[in-house]
Amino acid sequence: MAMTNSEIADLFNKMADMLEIKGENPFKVRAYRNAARTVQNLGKSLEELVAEGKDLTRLPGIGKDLSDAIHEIVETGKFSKLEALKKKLPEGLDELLSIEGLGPKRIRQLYDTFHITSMQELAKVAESGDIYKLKGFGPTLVEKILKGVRLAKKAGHRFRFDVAKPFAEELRRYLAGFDGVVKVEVAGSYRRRKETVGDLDILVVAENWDDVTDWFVKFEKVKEVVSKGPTRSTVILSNDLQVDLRSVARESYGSALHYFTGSKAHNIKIRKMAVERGWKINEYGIFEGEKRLGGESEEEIYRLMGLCYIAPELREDRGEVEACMAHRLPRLIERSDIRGDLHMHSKNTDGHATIEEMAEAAKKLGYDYIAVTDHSRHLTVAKGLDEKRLLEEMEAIDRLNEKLEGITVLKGIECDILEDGTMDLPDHILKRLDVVLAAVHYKFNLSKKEQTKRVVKALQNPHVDILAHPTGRVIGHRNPYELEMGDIFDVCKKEGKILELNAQPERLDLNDIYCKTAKEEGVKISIATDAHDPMSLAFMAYGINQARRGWLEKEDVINTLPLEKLRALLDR
DNA sequence: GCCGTTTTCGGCCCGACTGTTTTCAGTCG
Repeated sequence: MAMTNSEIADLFNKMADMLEIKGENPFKVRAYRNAARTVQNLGKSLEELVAEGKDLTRLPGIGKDLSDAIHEIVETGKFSKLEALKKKLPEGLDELLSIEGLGPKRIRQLYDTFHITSMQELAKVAESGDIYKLKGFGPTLVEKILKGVRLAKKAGHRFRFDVAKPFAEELRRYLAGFDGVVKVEVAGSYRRRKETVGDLDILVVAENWDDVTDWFVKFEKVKEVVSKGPTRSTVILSNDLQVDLRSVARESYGSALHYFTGSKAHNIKIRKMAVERGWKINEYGIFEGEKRLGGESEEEIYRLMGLCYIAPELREDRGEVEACMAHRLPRLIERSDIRGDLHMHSKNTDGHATIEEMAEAAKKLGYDYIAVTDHSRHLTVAKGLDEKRLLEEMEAIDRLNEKLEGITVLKGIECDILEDGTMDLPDHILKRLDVVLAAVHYKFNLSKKEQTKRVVKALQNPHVDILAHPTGRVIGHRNPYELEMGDIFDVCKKEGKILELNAQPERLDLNDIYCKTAKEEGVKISIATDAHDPMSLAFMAYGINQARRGWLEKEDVINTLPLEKLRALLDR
């Protein structure tokens, strides 16, 4: 049975949950969680690493035992230590951990006393009042637990970055405009530009916290005020997005910002380094004993630690601290590096604007070129182009280019990869285009072997330049199709093919981890919007966010090149 | 369960808040 890295990480996290409820050594629990994180952050599948006979104990947080466990999981699909544990403690207990106010100790109490193993059983005992027999369970806690059970369905729901963004920006303006507010910043995963955010963490420096928090809870989109305290207030917005507002002292602003930006793993890394020096870092500052060394700005914290400033997008403990110490931190790509957009559609298929309108809009963004890449015939729902219509479009683009000034339209196609890996349009026409994207749009559920073979074959076609939205995932809606990414990187490297980072906020495909792997493997990226109207050309910003999280620099991305160099690159 | 320029044992990030207690355990971020 094939196991993906995510599934293996899930098993380790589940193991950690169960061990925690069992009351095991908390550091053992942490070891499993660390291992889960390592596995999740890996750019290559463990299945492949095992097949290649790689020494897994070289991976951070993986020792002899966990290496053996990974081998077992990959080879048999089973994790015997977890199976054994499930015999002692029923499965389902770990689910209860998702309820706010319930941790391992209380779950254990509930299980030992009432044999509770599910949300329903928990609700029953709570409603009957029997739950009060347990030490430490009072009315407020029980109310919270009941609420948690009701919310459990929604638990774990994360908001796409683009969905959270307007709320974050509006709140930032709303608070910044209030008298007495000195500084406002949205921290957390939002600041790290993660593709989804769980909630918004907003920090304020203000002279009059009480007034600020009064103003905060009056924000028009607040649906519910969860708490309102002397340092922190929490509200739920109309779309169920939770927002925490925290009061920060001016001298602690940097350390608080660093702390609340995270990630947790990055923070732990930095704190450990501080401990090695006999220092301590917390959200109030950086200290040597009682003596305060600093904390007013993030730059100061990094400087005191002997590090350069690390951009929030990199703070995931994926090697950024080590890279910084080796002076090999990337100079991350910026929106202003982008010279063109190589994936978009026109009215001729499923777009909503003419090619000329798209070109004019791109010109306003400061681009030198775009590629119009309408769909090919197989995608009938999108009115995909057959050979004849594509030739017409190509001629129309030639005529348009004679008229346009300051921008060039490249002739392209987003050509379907058929089930057998051949292209939806014949070579003789693909050959005449400036840029050919290959894309999977159906048969998502082939086996990993078949799907990989299909895509590899498409990439071996000499006329194909770029693999569009390489994994096919749609955030919160559709999982990536089964693909051995190691093979995809290999063929791209060998054939000089390019992987797209599709900037649609619900795609962001490649993801950050694969972007980083691509860079390490020497595979180039095209950041492209897949825009279907002029407005959507602005999605480039989301692509840039993801690219930065994937450590990409200007040199790694082909659409930072001037037109002539891009043409030379594509004209193999 | 991992890790090691103090390396095979003994550490492992840090503090606040909450609800419950009467000095603190558990949970959370």
